[in-house]
Amino acid sequence: MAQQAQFEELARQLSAFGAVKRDLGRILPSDCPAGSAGVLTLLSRHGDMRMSKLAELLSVDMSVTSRHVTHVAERGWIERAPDPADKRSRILRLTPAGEAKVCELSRRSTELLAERLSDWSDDEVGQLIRLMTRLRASFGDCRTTHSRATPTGATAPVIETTTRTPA
Amino acid sequence: MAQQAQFEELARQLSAFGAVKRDLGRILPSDCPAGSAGVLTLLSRHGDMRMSKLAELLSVDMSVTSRHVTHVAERGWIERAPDPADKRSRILRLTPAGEAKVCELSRRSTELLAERLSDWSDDEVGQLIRLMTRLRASFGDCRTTHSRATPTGATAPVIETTTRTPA
DNA sequence: TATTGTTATACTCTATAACTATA
DNA sequence: TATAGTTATAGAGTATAACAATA
Repeated sequence: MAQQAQFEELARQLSAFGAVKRDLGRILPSDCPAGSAGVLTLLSRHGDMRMSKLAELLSVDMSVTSRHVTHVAERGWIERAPDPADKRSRILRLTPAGEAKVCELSRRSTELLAERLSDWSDDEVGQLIRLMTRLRASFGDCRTTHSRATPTGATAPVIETTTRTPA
Repeated sequence: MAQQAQFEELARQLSAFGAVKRDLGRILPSDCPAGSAGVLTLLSRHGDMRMSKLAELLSVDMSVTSRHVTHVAERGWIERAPDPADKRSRILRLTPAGEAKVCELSRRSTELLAERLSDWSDDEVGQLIRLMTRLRASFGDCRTTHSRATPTGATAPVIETTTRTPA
């Protein structure tokens, strides 16, 4: 358990961290804002999925996800195929053009980070990634569904507060 | 120098980090959004300062700073005193009500972090703070003015790209 | 009746540019 | 002519709520 002064400092760092995100956003293609880039990157990493799953990975409301998805679909970077198992759902899938876009995005962000972090060691970058991942987990675990089947078939009784507008 | 796969992962973490910031933003008082909270916190930490200095600390354009400052001034949390040394400038100063607001903000964010990071060690939180600070520096150093006098009186010849709208 | 996804609306944050008043 | 600060405008991101289609 850390101390109060540390939490205040951490809150300050989180508040100021937007500047880094904005810098990273400035290198994006003009037709692919951050929201669209997030959609493409996650589809590339995790493969085809439904809207609800994507909204969960993005940690935003599904209404927001829907807009981002519409944007990238209009540009031909993804396809929305009907889900044979549930006619309400749609399966999102990267098109070849979308995959190309993902490569471009990856190249741009990697170049910027390689330039900015040229004096960072491999280990330091790894440490930061590890701690950021853990911080996200510490926040996300209290609202993301964790009702995944265990090896015994039991499910964790976690209250599910999805990324859904309360109806 | 880190590897390409690490940079891709770091870019993903940065992209997803907005969720943590949003969680932190949800605990703010309804009359004090994140922009206002940033102004108050920085004034509390660094003491009285001018608009331009505040904009630099916030890493946003001065036009943005001006709006946030107007918001907190209208609520009586800061005062804008004329600068005797330069009639164009104004000195920003926290009022007692502003100091009280800072305490409330600090209390709220500290409580949330203490709850979410209850299983983090003191050292881990310190590590995260250190690495986030360094990452911000690695990004900010290429646009913040560093023309500070050295012990010998010389100044670093760094191109100054301030937080100013190009006129 | 509950869930998946869409759309309309409103709010916050940001940058750009034009404007003022001083320097 | 240049700088400090303000304001107007536009764009992106998000949440809430109402809605349609399906389970």
